[in-house]
This record gives sequence, C-alpha cells and structure tokens, in this order.
Amino acid sequence: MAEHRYSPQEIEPRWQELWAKERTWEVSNEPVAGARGDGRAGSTGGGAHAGGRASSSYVLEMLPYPGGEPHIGHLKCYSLGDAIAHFRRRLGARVLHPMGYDAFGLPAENHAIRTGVHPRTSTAESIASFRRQFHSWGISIDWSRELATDEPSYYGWTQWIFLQLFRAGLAYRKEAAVKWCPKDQTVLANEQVEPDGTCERCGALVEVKQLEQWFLRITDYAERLLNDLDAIDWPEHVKTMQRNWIGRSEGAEVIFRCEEIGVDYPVFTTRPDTLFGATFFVMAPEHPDVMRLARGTEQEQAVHEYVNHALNETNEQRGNADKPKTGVPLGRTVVNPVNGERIPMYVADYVLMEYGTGAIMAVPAHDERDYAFARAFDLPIRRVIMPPPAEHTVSKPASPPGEDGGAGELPYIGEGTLVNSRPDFDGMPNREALSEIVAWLDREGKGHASVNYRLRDWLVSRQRYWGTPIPIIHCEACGLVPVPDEQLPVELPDVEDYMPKGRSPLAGAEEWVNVSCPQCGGRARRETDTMDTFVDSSWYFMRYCDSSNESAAWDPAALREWMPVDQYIGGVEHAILHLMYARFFTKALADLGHVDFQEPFQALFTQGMVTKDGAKMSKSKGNVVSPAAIVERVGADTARCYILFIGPPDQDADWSDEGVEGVHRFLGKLWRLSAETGERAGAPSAELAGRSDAEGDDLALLRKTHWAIDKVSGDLRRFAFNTAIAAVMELLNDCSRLRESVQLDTLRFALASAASLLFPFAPHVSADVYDRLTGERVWEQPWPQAEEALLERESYELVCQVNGKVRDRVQASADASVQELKELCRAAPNVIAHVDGKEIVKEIVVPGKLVNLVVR
RNA sequence: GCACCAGUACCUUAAUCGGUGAAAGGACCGGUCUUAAACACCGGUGAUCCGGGUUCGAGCCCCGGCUGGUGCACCA
Repeated sequence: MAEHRYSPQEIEPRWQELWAKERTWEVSNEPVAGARGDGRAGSTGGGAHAGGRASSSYVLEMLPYPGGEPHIGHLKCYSLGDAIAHFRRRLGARVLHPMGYDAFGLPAENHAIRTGVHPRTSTAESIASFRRQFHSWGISIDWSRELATDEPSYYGWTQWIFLQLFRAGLAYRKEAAVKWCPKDQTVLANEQVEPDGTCERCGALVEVKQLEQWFLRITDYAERLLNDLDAIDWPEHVKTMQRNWIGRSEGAEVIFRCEEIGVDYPVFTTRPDTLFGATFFVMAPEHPDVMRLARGTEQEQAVHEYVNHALNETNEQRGNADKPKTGVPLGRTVVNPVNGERIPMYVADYVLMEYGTGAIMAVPAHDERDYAFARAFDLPIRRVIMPPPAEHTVSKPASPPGEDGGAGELPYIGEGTLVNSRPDFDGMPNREALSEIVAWLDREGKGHASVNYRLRDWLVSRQRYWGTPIPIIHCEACGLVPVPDEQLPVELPDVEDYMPKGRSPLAGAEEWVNVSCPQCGGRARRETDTMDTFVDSSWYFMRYCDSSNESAAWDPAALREWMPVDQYIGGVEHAILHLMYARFFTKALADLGHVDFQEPFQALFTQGMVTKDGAKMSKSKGNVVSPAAIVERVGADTARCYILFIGPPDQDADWSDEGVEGVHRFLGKLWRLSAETGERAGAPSAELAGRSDAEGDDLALLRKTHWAIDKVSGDLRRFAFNTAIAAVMELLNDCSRLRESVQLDTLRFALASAASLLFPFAPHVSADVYDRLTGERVWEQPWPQAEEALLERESYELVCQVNGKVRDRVQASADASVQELKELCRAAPNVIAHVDGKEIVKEIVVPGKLVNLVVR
C-alpha cells in the first residue's frame, strides 16, 4: 500500500515551475479571435469560451510598497485578488492581472540616512523578496508587465504626465503656509497630517511654514470627483469618506467692508438667510490681514499675543469643539452689507484659515459656535428665524416676533420664518428667503451665490531625495521652463548625503542642478524638489496595460482593451488619498485627450485588516505573523485558503495558528482521499460521473456536488470566499463519509469537482488533485455548471406544525399541491394527537418547507 | 456629540423570501489505530446581547436599551 502524505513542499514548486515555464498567466493586448486560436484553451470546449472573442477583464490589487518583506496583509490582498482573477478566467474572460512596486518613498530614504545604503539598493532587495514570495504563493501574475515606480523607464512618464498637467495650468507653484515635518525635514500634504497634528510617517509634531511649493489643481475637479462617485461600484462607506473629504457646501459669498482701512472682506456662508442676525465678524489667526488691521489700535499688542499663541497650538488642542471659545477684538469694524450696521471684528481660533475665506460673519442666534463666543464675550444675540409653531399647539401662528420667549431655545439651527430682517423678507420661510436674499445681494453687487469645498489643492513637492524629480528648469530670464519631452526622463542623480536640511538633498548635486535653459540657452538650475509618491501611484494601472512601451506612456489601443480596471482591491486605508488622486489623474488625462474614460476603477473591494489576538500586528507588540514562515511550514495553499476562510474578506479578521491547522488538515484530506481514489480507479479519466441512473448514496453525493457548485459560484460572485470554502469542506466531508458506499466514478466526480471549486483559493493542491483524478489541467477547464435537475429534490421532509410548533414530519413529493400538503399534514400521527378535536382556524402552507395548522 | 455597521456555542464565522430541531472550522471530550504519543479515522458536548412589538411562525422585520467597531467632528 502506497503511503499517501500531503506534501505542499513537493506539490507547490512543481506547479509553480510549470506555470512559469509555460507563462500561463500572461495575456497579450491583441485579443485572439475567440478560444479557437488558443491551443491551450480548455479541451472540453467550455461554454463560456465558445464562439466570438473572449471578454477582457482587468483585476488589480493595489501595488505594494516594497519595504522589508511582505506581511500578512499582502497575503490577504493578493489571495483575494487571485481568487477573483482565476474565477473570471474560468468563466471565459481574458484576465489582466499584473504586479508592480511603489518603490519611491521615505522609509527607504530614512534607512539610507541611518545606514548609508543607497535607497535603490535596499529597495531592490526588498522587491526581490516580494517577487520571490509572490511566486511562492502561486499568485497568477502576468510577470511580463512587471514594473517599479523608481525605474527611469517608469518615472520618465510620470514626469511626462506632470508636464502635461503643467502646460494645462493644472500644476503650479505658489507660496503657501504648508505643513512641515521638522523630523523628516519635508513638506506634508494636508492629508498626511494626523488629527492630533503629528506626521503620519514619523509622529513628529508638524509645524506651519511659509514656502514656495508645487501644487496640482485637484480643486478644479471637486465637482466631478463628487458627482462621478454615483456611477461607480464602490463600497458606500468609501464613497461617503470621499464625499466628506470633498466637503461641498452651497451658500453665498458676501462682502463685508472695513471702512477704516478701506478693504473688502468676503465671507462664505451656507446661511445667507441669517445675514440680518450677524452681530460680529471673526477672522482666523492665520489670516494675513489680522496684524494689519490691529496695527495702530490699542488692541495691537493683545492681538499679537493671541495670534502667536494660537499658531503654536496643535490641531488637536485647537480642534476640540468642547474647548471654551477664545479670541480678542481687533479694534475695527466692518459693515454688514444687508443693513449697513457696523459690527465689531474679532480674531478667534475657532475660525479656520483653510476653509472658506478665513473670515466669517457670526450669527450667534443661529449657530452654536457663534453663540458660545457671543456668550463668552457678551455680544448681542439677535434672532432672525422663528421656529414653526410646535406640533401640539393649536394651528395659531407663533408669538409675534421679538426678543421674547416662547420661540424656543437659542441657538436655533432649524427651519422657520424670517423675522427682524427687512420688511420684504420678514415672514418668508427661510428656505425661500435664502435664495431671495442671494438674488438681492447679487443685484446690489454685495455678494453672489457660491459653492465652497473643503478639498484643497494637492501639494506635491517634497524636499527629499528618493522620489521622481520634478522636470522643471528655473531660468532667470524665462522663468519656469519644462524639460523638453525628448530629454525625459530627468534621471535622479546619485548623491552622497541624503540628510535633508530644509532643502532637497538634490540641491547638493551641483553638476546635475546646473544646466542651460532649454529656451534661451542661458544659465539655469533644475528644480530640486521631488514628487510626492502618491503621484507615482496615480497612474500605474494604466502603465500595466502597455508597460514596455518606450515611446509613449501607453498606446491608446492598449488602454481601450483593458481600462478601466474592472475590479480593484486594496486596504480601506487608501479610501481617501490614493483613490482620490488616481481619480483626479484619470479625469485630467481624459480632459487632455490622453484617455477616454472618466473613472479608473469601476469596482472597488476594500479588504479588512488581519489582526493577532485582537490587536494590529506590529514589531513592537511582537505579534507579527510572517507569511514566509507560514508558507514554509504548511504551504501556500493552506495559508491562502485560511486567510480567506477566516471571515468575510471586507472585515477585520483575527489570525489564529490553530485555525491554520484546521485548513491544513482539510487540504490534506482532500489530497489523500483523491490520491487514494485515483489509485483505486487506475488510469486518470476525464470521463466523469454518469448521473442519469444514480440512486441512493450515489445520488446523494451527486446532489451534494451540484449543491456545492451552485453555492461556490454564487459565493464567488459576491466575494463570500469564507462560505465558499466552507461549502467545499462540507462536500469533502460527504465524500469521505460515503467513499465506501458509492461508485468510484461518482466519488471521482465529486472529488474532482471539489478541486475544481477550490482552485481559485488553493491552486497547487487543486491542480494536483484534478490531474491525478482526470489527467486534465484544472485551470483550462471552464467553471463547472450546476445541473438544475440535481439541485431540486423529488421528495422532501415536510415539516408539520401545530400552532407554530413542530409536531411531526412526513415525506412529501416535490410536486405535491397545496391541498395535498394540507392533507398530508392533517394525517400525520403526531399532528392528529395535537389537534385532538380542536377547531382548525387557519392553515399556512409553505411549499417545499412546511404546513402549519393554527388550532383553537 | 453625530452618522454608519455589528452583537449567534469557549473562539472565528454561516444561515436567499420571516419557515424544521440554527451550519462549518477550530477548541474541548470519548472511541479506533499505536508499546505510547502525534497523525488519521469514527462519534459527542455546546449558541441567536437584553426588553417590548408585529406575525400562524422572528437569529432575520419594527421600537427602546446595552456593548463593541469604524468614519466624521469648531467646515461657517
């Protein structure tokens, strides 16, 4: 008797080598005319493959940042994506499933500062490790399209795109108050600052600095980025996060004039209907005019102190809404354009420079923050909206307008009727008054309707070394001059000192920096800032479509074949930044005529985190599970299967070593039972179960098999991988239980089907099992189809209830009529005992399930 | 504080339309095999957060509460 031992260490490399040698997962950009031209296509024909050209499908997981070794989150992401890719292939699609590396970035550079090792070296080592492990996991990647964003052949095109944006006015330079990380010595995007005011990467307290920086005009796209969310198939919570981030509000811009210094100050408000209730005016401490306004007044010193104090506060301290309101008067007034009133100006830290115009009109009666400030500073509070009469009072109008009580508590945020405004607005519902007032302001030239966004322009320059150089030359005569396309890529030079000193380390590479101006030929200097790495990852999915193209970023025909990505997969931590930037790039490139679609990712799946003992894995906690160690111990199939079995893939899941053993046992059982069965059956045979005459246990196993086919197919469509695997486990349990009592062909069919269904999750063992049983390549088989006839039963156990309680069960035929079912139930012995002469008042029949008799 | 999601056995997860006695894996217990153990095989224990409502019938629907998670949070 041959020993049957499941040995992934033997099985997995064997199949991996075959797939590598035959380049099984590579796809060309030229669709072959149907499956006919493809010699390797499924030998059994295959419904989905037959006739016409196969459909194209682009399945993409977010590209990894190659730092150190892959972690368990990578295993989950790529196991997930691979399952989807395999499933689509076997449904008949040509699937593009590429891989690359987001290779620029701070960690490699900081490592270089510590060790002196060039970032290129450490990154290359890490990439090699990622590549090796992806191979050992058996992920079905088209390696011919592999790319890394730090290769000149890639970033040359990143630079080309930057220049496209620059020429279109979408990339610009301006001095701005920027977030500066003193530890990393670089500027951060707003998005990279944590809510507590620390750097996302290193945790240092972020400072504010005035510097000239490069920005991309993403705000031009705010409206489209918002609206087009409706048309894509993304998780609702991700869309919500994007909508909140864009933060669209409708309202009006209204001009308040400071007559003392003769300057107009526009404010943005969403509530122009409350304009008549404005009793003071507040500016943000960062507002450039604050000191100018206070100069020469007796408030100058106090304002100076207050502003300094406010600027040194962290976002966390300042952002706390429960904090008592602080501020100081500016000693100036502005005129409310609707009624000519002079109202006092204040500076207070509850007003934010980043939002609106950095100045607000304060309406304490109808805004909580303004109310709190007014109470603290003893400022007038004027009600201009009356709530509608309370429901319980008789339909009598509310008490007459005025300062009196009876109108409810202030501040009042809700809807109502205007009072204390102008005679022609008083009495109007506030919604209506809002548009009337805006129209009136517009006519008077004192304001206009306006839409405001929370979204800021994207700050893309970094004073760091390890990034894509910005391809611009500074010429004293010509200004900002783009590097001519034929001189791209502007290669990143080697430097000796990576340490940032408030300017990019590139500034030290004199030979590289000093150039002649492409326009006038005069002396000029290269831009020394590099790009935020999010720029690199904002277009990589397009490069995959044509990654070896040396004369263009892509051939438009290649994009037409594959884009947009049909299924994108990645962590929810990228819900805002990466996904927003990639969408912006796509739209900008569409406007410039380079692509002909508006959204890069048609469908998005966000995977949950993998935790250990309920906590995020981290080196400091010592609870890191290494994929390499797991794969070495139990094999890639077990690791992949387990991580998908552990729970719904969009939820967080806790890793348990015992759970891994369970899945390992399951795969071992499948393999052993199949090896045994293959041996008993003699030569492998593609001739699978003849089912028409099956009965007894054979029929039961056949039914279970088709149930599993149906279940797994449905589960895969909705990404319920955990239940799909559980269904195969159930099928295998039945195979094992019935193995002695069914015909060999039935058992072989059931086991081969189990392997076929499991292939997207555990490709190696599934391929091996399928080969042993049938001599065929499972990945060349079309996805199995469940036989409708076998999903139905010709008879079933009818549940007989009396008053909702199960009292008996009897066999009923599947086509029994409602009347027959009632009779069957009434005749059941235990039902008779419980009815016992009582009156049957109601009979509920659920065909296929039960009959319930209600008795009294 | 606001919004959304979730509470099922000791643990992690299932359960189309409201329809049987709530399923899978792990853990645990017993048996077979073994000198013994591990492996394997066979068998077993065990659950719908609390309170109300709708219904012939509720894990599933509605209301209230409790607990946990996520997102937003001075955005004018």
